[in-house]
Amino acid sequence: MSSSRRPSPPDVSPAERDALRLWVVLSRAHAAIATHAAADVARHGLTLAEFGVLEALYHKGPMLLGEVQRSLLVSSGGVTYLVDRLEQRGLVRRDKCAEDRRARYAVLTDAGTAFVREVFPQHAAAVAGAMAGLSADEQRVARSLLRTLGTQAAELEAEQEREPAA
Amino acid sequence: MSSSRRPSPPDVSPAERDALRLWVVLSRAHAAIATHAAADVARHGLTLAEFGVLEALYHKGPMLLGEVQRSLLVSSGGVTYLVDRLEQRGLVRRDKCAEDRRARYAVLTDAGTAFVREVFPQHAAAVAGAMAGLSADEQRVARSLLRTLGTQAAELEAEQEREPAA
DNA sequence: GGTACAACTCTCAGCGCTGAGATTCTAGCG
DNA sequence: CGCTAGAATCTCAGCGCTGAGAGTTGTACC
Repeated sequence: MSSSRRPSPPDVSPAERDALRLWVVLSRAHAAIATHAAADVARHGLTLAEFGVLEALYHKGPMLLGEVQRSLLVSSGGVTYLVDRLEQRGLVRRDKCAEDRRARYAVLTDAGTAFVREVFPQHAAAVAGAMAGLSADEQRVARSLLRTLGTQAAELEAEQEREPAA
Repeated sequence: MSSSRRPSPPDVSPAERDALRLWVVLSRAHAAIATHAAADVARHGLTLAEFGVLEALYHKGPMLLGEVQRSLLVSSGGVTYLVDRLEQRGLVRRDKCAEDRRARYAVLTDAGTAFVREVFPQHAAAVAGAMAGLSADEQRVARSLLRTLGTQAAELEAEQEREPAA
């Protein structure tokens, strides 16, 4: 029973300590950029997820709702919610899918396309501004590292789903 | 009025395009790691934010609620909510602050200290496992880049708050 | 063809958190 | 000393999203 204010550190290896620090730094960087990006799209009354739907549809054309779901990493209920909101604003429309009557396409309306065309460059500039702390080369390195980090972690996820209990 | 399925890309510079790609990759990496970390603490019925409070108190000792708030980047209502929950579980206690009767300390109870001591190493291992896609050297580089990215972006935020209208 | 199973979407209760306002207290100034 | 500005916390309405379950349609195997 030590009465010291600072408790003795539990057994955590230096490598684990480093991983935890990276996790903190990754979280803070993500939060900082997300705040910027969210503030930018909020000027148009949109959330980041809503804007993500528009962006995806703009770049990939009409998508099944399930594709949008996997592309944005949201839940099934989430896609319904997001597309509902964008539909109410007249930016997106739901179209029937001829090959599969369970599925539906999300499609940008003309107004939606015009909206993205106008807003996307501003958003790109806002994100680039938030990233300006790193040089172009540093951004390239960061992108490469984060890509492998993300895909490896996601793969680990998939493995653990295949064998839930050890 | 091109009728092409793929709309012509709006005017976005290559640098901005790269920044956007980095933003996507950063988001996905964060989401993947967060999923892992959240699943780990969920085994003990905790959220990541709740665990963050415990971790902060464990490493820094008693903290004013405002310090916890700034440390975890949550809202004022968020701290109240988080500390309420941890207090209900008997892991944290609120102590009066002698110097300032408006403020209150959040303090780990004995049970809370014991809990962190037991769970923290497991959590460190889980996070390290999620980071295993990068070598130790790569993690160091990533940490350095993300640190400057995060602090620079946060500083930009602070500047814009000082002069809200241009 | 029928039957079981899986895929796609939607519904809805509820969680975690935000942010504006209320409350309580401190600090500084005349 | 009284007063005002502002800080620390709490309250509470409400937002964005999750995830389990329902409804519907496609698929594969008897």
